[in-house]
Amino acid sequence: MSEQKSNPLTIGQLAKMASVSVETIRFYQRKHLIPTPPKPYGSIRRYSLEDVKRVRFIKSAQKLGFSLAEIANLLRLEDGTHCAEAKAIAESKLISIRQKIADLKTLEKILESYTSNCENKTNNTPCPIISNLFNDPFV
Amino acid sequence: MSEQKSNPLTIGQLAKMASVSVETIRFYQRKHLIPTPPKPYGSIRRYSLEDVKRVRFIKSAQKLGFSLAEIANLLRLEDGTHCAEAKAIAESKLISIRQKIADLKTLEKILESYTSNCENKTNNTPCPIISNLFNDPFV
DNA sequence: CATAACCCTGTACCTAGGTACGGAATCAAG
DNA sequence: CTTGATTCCGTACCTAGGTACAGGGTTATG
Repeated sequence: MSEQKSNPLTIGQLAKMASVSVETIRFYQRKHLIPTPPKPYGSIRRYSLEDVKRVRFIKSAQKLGFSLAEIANLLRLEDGTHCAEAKAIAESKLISIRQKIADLKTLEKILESYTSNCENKTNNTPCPIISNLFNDPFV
Repeated sequence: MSEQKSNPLTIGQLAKMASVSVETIRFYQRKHLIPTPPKPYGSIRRYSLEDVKRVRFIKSAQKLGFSLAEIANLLRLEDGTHCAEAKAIAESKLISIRQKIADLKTLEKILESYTSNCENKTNNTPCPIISNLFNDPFV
């Protein structure tokens, strides 16, 4: 009969508060990204506001480009006492983000040059985009 | 007994010349990205140098960020007479590339600010990266 | 107490872009 | 003619990040 004030939420309420689906909660449990609270005999599992924060953490980190595997590593640092490790993870992510930006800029330049050749194209010459790709200048 | 000069290659030679695996050739055939030449009775399929160019085209376009579905559309324009359509496909890809660059730059700024807060962190304060993510400033 | 709404567990399915494999047929070399 | 390498065909498997059931049990509402 003692009140369980610390774990008041059903999985549906947790999902709604964290703006994900119930299935996503269960998926994260299977991946050990969030704990699976004990199930009282003949009853259902209950969740806390800490769990809501944890799911939101996952969604925030995903928006920053972290994979679930990387997020699992960050969550192991949850107590905040391993700042150097967290920083190392964030900085390697920063490096890969910068690399992606550079790669995309290269692609942008190539595509720009292909499409601009369409302008000075005269009638009955082949399409520069297609012929550039077929003639394979950057493999 | 007429010579089949136009289709001299086995699938293994095609794969090697296009720098992909035999399995990848078959996968592209299943996806109708490249044709499956007829199989002479009791013999094996033969491929041409045109097929090599076509596979290389696919690989080049992939490096430019096109999906196989988009590449299938480009390949339908292979004769080079549909320049306007090819240009439209390339330009919409250019727009999505620019959007990705912008998104990544936003992430870069956020991550930079998180990691730089680690510098001015005093002992026994929680890690700014973790606490920023837990406190969810950009959901 | 009836009934709807929700929860639990396990499993299957989805996209994208392939990779891997088993068993039979064919080809190339000696 | 034998042996080893390729080819063929169908099917299964892989990663990532979920989504979608089916067939139960539980809970909340009137």
